[in-house]
Amino acid sequence: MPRPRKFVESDVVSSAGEVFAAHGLAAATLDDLVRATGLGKQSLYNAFGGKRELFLRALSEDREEATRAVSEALGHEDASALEQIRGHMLRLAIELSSSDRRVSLTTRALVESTGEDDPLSTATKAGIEQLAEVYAQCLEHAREDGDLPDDANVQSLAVYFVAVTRGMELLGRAGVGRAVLTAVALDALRALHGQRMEAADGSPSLRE
Amino acid sequence: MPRPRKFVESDVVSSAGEVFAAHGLAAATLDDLVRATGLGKQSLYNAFGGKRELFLRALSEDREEATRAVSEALGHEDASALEQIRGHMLRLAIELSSSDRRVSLTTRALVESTGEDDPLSTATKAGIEQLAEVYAQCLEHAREDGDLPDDANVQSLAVYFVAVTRGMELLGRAGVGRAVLTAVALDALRALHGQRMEAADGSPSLRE
DNA sequence: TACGTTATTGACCATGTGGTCAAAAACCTG
DNA sequence: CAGGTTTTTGACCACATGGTCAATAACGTA
Repeated sequence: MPRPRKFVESDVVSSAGEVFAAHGLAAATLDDLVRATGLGKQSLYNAFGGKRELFLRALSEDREEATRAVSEALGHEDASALEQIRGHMLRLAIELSSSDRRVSLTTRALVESTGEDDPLSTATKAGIEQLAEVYAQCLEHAREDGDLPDDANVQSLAVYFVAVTRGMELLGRAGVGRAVLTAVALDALRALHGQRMEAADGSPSLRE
Repeated sequence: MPRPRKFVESDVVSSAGEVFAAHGLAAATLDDLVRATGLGKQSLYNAFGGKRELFLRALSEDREEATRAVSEALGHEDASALEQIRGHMLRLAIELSSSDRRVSLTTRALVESTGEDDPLSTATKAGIEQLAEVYAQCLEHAREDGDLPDDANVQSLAVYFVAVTRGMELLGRAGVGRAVLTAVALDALRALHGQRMEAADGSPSLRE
């Protein structure tokens, strides 16, 4: 018997995500969100709870989507794991050198989070771990294929790839062009080929 | 004959930089700056012109300082260029995994800039190029030393290092610990070696 | 010591913000 | 068609913000 909603929640979150990606959490005004999503302030409010909550939702969706995308890009069976990661990086280089002003919500959350216990921070941390896990799986396959040294530290390499891709994102935003970014991606991939150096102290693991 | 200023401009810029590094441009309130710098709003205003201008000043100083620091770290004559870059990266890993909530002003400017022609954006671009140039010089030395393949693309490798360090910065902020970040730094360095060189030495300056 | 110049101070302001409220509208069921 | 429930709407608000103003203080000079 209640009046049904006129909107689809995921659409709203997605539109909001666009706004946040373009402006950031703080700089995105509630009015921007209202305009982008099409529904009124109050509707937004009682459906999500506020700007921050909405951002968290968008962040969560963005993270899922990103993970899925990478996972998919690395999951094809028609090429070796190593080739896939290579293709993935090269594609990313092109994508990130495009001129739109988007910044991934994860990066935004990271930068705009106010403290270690900020929900933004914890969500981001989780996202990074999740992403690293995807890379790790692919790298593990590569190792099993013999394309990586047996003693390669798949975990740290996975985190390394997260770092590199974040850095490339920033560089892309700074206006570094497609050619350079592609070269950077290729440089980054060369880290896979060498012999494993001695491990740093302790056994690196993402959670600490 | 005019009344002299009671403050030193560079001190003010430096204090302001602290605030900006901790909160960002948008989130740093004028009041924060007043509190941190010690002088009044109006003094701030007619000495610098406004929050944005002050940020630009701080950004510029930060960039200079960062470039100088890296340049210095890479400029010692008592070790090979390759060893220096290695030490630099390892030190950076430790520094960036510290728990303070600082984010380099360059990254902040990058993320908070609103458009391609935003002063923030252009200043940042310049800063990145400058930093890359420092890396490039060091890498060139390494190449001359025979520690890098003759056909190594020093320019793109330099940009690669900028990307990696930015990524490490973000990861550090995300709470990735010292051990993992150090491992990432070592992974990153392997891009230099390709499959030819393995390091024979231990890892210097792991703790400092 | 008085003057001119500039720095400083603290009150002040317009504006845009995230968030709230109460009334009206829309829907499903009975 | 009526009742109950929830959404929608648009006006409203308290407040913090960046920025400004006019008065005052401090200094070097003549």
